[in-house]
Amino acid sequence: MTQKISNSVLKRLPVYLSYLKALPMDGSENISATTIANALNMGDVQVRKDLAMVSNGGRPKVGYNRAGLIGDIEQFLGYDNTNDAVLIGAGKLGRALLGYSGFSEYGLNILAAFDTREEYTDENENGKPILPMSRLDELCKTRKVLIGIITVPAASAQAVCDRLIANGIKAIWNYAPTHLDVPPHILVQNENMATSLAVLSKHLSAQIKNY
Amino acid sequence: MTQKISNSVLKRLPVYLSYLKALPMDGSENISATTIANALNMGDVQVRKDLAMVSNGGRPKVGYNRAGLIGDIEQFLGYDNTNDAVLIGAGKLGRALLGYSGFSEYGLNILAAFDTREEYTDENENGKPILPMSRLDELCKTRKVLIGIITVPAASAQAVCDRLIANGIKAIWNYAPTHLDVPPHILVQNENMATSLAVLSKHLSAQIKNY
DNA sequence: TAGATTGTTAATCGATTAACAATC
DNA sequence: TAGATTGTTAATCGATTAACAATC
Repeated sequence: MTQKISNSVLKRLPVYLSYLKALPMDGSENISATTIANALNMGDVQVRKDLAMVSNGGRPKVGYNRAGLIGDIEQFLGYDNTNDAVLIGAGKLGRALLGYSGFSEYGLNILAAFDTREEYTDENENGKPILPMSRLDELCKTRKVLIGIITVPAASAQAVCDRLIANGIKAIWNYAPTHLDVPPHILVQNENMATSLAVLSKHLSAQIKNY
Repeated sequence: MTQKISNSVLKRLPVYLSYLKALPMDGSENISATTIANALNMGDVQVRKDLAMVSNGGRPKVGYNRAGLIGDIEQFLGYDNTNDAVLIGAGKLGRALLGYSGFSEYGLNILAAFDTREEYTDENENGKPILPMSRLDELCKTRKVLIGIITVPAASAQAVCDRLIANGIKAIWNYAPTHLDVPPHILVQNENMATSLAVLSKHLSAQIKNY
């Protein structure tokens, strides 16, 4: 029986991972949940509980083996087996994502970007091609791509989304500021700038009012 | 007595807002919580409760006045009074954000970008200047900037963060994949790609296993 | 041993959902 | 009026935190 894992735990795991990776190599081989918690301003019990989900435990008084823990989290998150993805919309944001080399570290491999604008296609960004939309179906099918990243304007996002699903895409990472309608088994992860901005500006105005 | 508002409500408000704004102008003047809920795949009670936080209510059988609701949400989120921001790190991602014209719609105004690399400065992106780091302190102070956006590599993020705080920044939007240590009253909003990617790839691998 | 640390069980907290009365 | 819709109160659900026993 596999543990059901909550989204909140899932979001914290990459945070632990990047902290563990950033640790100096020459430090101790082991690290305690308490140390991690203090460094990241979290509760130690929470860290321990989260880690219990992915690793088979640390040793009392000693803590967790750092290298082992990194491996456990990476394996759990599936960062070891690379996922191929396509990106639709080679505007500024699309190109930024396409050129971002850090994704491979997270097991994501963007095969190519697609754009309707002919003048954009034919170019390359960090060795990744920008192709015309006409070639999308072919690539999705031959490479059995499962992840689609949408960076087109809101108005065309739904059409792009539908086409991706028709091509067998199972998970969509949506950067367009709009709601996408999808069938039940398709996962949509919205990356909405407005959402984070709302949190930011609200807290800010509340804070300022206190002075 | 102002209602204390939870982060989850705060994150849903921009979603309602963009849905309401996208509605055809020639449609009805009013809209019900049920309609909104169905369109966005949410519970109608939740929508009603959220809206109760920001507006002074709709009318039974009729619903909410659409234009009024848009105004209420925008005012609540503070989208009407623009917040000035500075952006540090004019790499690909930094430039993408700088060039993104949609921020003004959310009440955010990026005054300028800053970068240590001389060859990047002196340029303009959509009318926004890219300046050398030496001019950061001056701008922050003369314009009383409160928001800082960090798009530098992880290694230099903390140093940049400290310098922003020294210059009076109260809220930080962090795109660097690292944890930032800040004093109590500073708000950090992390925009971590790894986090969303973790949710995405985990659900994906769980789904695939079911076939 | 003593003390740091783990992992588990129970209590708390907060958010979502269900039920229902009020209203136009 | 009847029915759609609002808004509120109570119940449920899930996640976080607190307390504590187990272990090295």
